[in-house]
Amino acid sequence: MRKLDHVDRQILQILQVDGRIPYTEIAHQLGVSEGTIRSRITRLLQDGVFQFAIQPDPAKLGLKVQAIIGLTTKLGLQQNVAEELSKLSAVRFVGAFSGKHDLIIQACFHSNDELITFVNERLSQIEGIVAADVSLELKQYKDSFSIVHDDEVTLQ
Amino acid sequence: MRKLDHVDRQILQILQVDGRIPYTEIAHQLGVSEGTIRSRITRLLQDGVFQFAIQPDPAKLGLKVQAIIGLTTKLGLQQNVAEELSKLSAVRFVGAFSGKHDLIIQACFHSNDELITFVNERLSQIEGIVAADVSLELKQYKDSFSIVHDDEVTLQ
DNA sequence: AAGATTATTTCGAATTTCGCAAAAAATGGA
DNA sequence: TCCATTTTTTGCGAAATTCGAAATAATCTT
Repeated sequence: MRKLDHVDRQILQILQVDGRIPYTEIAHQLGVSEGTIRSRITRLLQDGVFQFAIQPDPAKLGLKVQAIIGLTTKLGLQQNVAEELSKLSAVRFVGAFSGKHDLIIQACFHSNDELITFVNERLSQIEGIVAADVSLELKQYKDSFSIVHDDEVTLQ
Repeated sequence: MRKLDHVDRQILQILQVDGRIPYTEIAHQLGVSEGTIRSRITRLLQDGVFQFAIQPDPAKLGLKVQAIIGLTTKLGLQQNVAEELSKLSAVRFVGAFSGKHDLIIQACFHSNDELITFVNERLSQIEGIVAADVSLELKQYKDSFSIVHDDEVTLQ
């Protein structure tokens, strides 16, 4: 039962802005030694609190078509469907939900054609999908992992 | 009109796995010099193809409740609503969509209580929201920015 | 093919990261 | 409160990485 303290959160906030800022620079900003930053980050990584990543711009990669698709699945096959979908590289997000749809996924495509093909050929091949409700993204306003707040929290 | 070539894509693929891997290591893996990796990355950053970031685990930060909320907005107020929602730190994703809902958002909360409060107090205060259709996330199967494929693409 | 432009390599210097031991701080009984 | 134990931080020198800039190579244009 370890807690994230203020220093941990500050480190995460700084890294959210630039995931490759030197530890020495973080240390300077927070007024502690580089070693402290290093050991904190090592621990946060070990605890799985975060990972170093990159955030690509899908449009710049040619993935100009994004969609959120709500799926209805056959009872008992939901997990299978979710796992199959997770394997697809076009699919960026897969979750099981309460509400109108059993599964909701988010996926990126090069074109509308590719989206249609995905729905007609890929989804139809997965056993257990009863219905797919496609919402086409017209404009993106926000898409961020910047979810580190300042309140303290206990790790499970 | 610049293209992402195979080297660019390989760099992105490597960085997707570990956003803090040394340039020398990438260079070694790809069989080019460190300087090339450096200049490629500098250009990719300048072109906005990607950013260095971290991917926090919401649950580890105490954000155990996630939801996708489909919103119906009053005609003409959609953009305003989207911008207001984007300001909220609990909100991670905001997009305008074709389909059943005008806007779809994704948000993280510490508790169900916080979610309810968000819907009842935060959303109701934003002018132009006609209806909110909340789907509570029961299980997350995939959530990734790993969307770099291998095909070449022209930058706009 | 020559010249101009752009990209890559090379390499020494500056900076950062790493490993580790000592110091300091925090924790926990008695 | 005092002392023992554990955890965290600090302070280095060594190793590795990044940076800047010039030299080389590749590409493009005419």
